[in-house]
Amino acid sequence: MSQVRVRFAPSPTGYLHIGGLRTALYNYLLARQTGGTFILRIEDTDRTRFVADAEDDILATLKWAGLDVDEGPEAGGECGPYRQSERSALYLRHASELVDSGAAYYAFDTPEELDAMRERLKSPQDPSPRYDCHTRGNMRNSLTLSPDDVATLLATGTPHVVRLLVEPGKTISFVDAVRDQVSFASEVVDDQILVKSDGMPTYHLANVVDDHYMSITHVIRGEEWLSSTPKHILLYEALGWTAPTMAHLPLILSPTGGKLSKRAAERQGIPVLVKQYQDAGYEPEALVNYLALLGWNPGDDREIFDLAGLVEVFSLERVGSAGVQFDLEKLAWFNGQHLRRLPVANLAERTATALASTGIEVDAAYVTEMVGLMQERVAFASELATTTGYFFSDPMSYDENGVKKRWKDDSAELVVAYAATLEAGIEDTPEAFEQALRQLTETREVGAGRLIHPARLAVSGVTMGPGLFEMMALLGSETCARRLRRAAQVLG
RNA sequence: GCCGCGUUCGUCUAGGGGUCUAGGACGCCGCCCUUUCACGGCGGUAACACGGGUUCAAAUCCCGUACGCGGUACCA
Repeated sequence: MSQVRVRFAPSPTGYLHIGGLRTALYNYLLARQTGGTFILRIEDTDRTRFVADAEDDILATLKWAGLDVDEGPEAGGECGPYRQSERSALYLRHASELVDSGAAYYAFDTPEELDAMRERLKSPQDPSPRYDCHTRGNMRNSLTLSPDDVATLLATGTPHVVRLLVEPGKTISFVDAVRDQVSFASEVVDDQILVKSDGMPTYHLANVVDDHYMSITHVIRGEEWLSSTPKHILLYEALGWTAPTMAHLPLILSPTGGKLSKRAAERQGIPVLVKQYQDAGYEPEALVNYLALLGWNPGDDREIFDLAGLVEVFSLERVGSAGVQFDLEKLAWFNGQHLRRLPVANLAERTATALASTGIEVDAAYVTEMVGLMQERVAFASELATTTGYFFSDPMSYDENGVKKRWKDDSAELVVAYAATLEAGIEDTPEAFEQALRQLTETREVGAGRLIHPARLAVSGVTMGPGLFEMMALLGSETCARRLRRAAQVLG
């Protein structure tokens, strides 16, 4: 089985966040590049944190981003089921196998007893004592209890967990595809709980078992898992399986370098859920492109990629190992870049829908023309509908700073004269509007800018927008003349 | 505290002993185009965390320190 098989394995404890999407993306890229398989596995072993619609959000978000899943709860596949809650029997079978072989043991300590142990052993040198080779001898488990006692406890249904037996004196090392060799002393690895007292496996057991049965070749996940990888390695060894290649991605940090927690991010105005980016009108291509470059680079100066382009050049070797700060401004730039590459029809349709929802009914062809003029001037598609009111109704006010800067003593008179020219009859083409304006300013022996700026202000109410003459041609001479006269009246 | 992983312009990064007076991108500033908006083009700003070592030569290798992040749960 040399086929690459990778998985994205989120737990449905909340909506998909950008870190998760990036992890999914890197997995996807490796799969597509190698002709391998991209698997989605739902790790829902924690019933206390389960969020009902999280799985739907994950599925929908992956689709939105264009990451097609080959095998998963929705896509199906030969290694299913793809929800861990539906695979309990498998985990339990291997848990007892581990106990039988001596690689794991039963522990009967109650949460209170655990707390008491930690409280008792706590010291400045060791603020958080672990359940490990140093402490297990004083606890209630199948290592310290007699076989008869253990059998009785088990038979009477006493709550218990299964723990991994970690022997001291060993060095556990593995080669990480992005960090090279990483080693841990087994003394600092605790006797990880494998099966909880509710009978559910923990992440560690379920993950290893599933990765094995799903023939996963590369585990690509966030760096937060690096420290638990020795436990996983131990499990693979105890189960007699070969561990897949590990690749731990650098974490995405907030713009100030701290962790990108939901709360911290909100304080800094950084959305962390992909859904929020969707709602804010980011292009999926832009988010994907930006996330791909966050911790990875192609090795040359190229930055703009679509999914297919990323698939071609991606490589695990070029993934960095230092945490990366999230930068909304650069994302915005990517958004503008991708926006410009979109077909006008696509944007026009979306803009028409957005306009309609605000009660502005307009001709599709007109919107298409407008979008054509605006497409390369905005960074977000939403601006096409929110900053273009003057295409649909006369401006109600005039930008204050613009007036201060551009509206001179002779502006009103010039603007009225221009209006008169338009009223005399003019072809609705940019060239005609431009010619008329230049002729007028030449006659008056003033610079064209003397009229261009006031005219823009009069026609749109703002100083920003498409080329003046293109805009006027689309608006039509009648509308323009009316607006010019009105501005002259209002601004004097 | 302990363990792990990191550390090149403000940010994302290239670079992996000499080609580094450290390259690209975002942002910012200026200029050009346009006597208009923007796109675009051009230019500028700005970095090898610190200290030791190895070497003829270190951003690059080694050690230490500092700092950051992660882990240290019957969460994932």
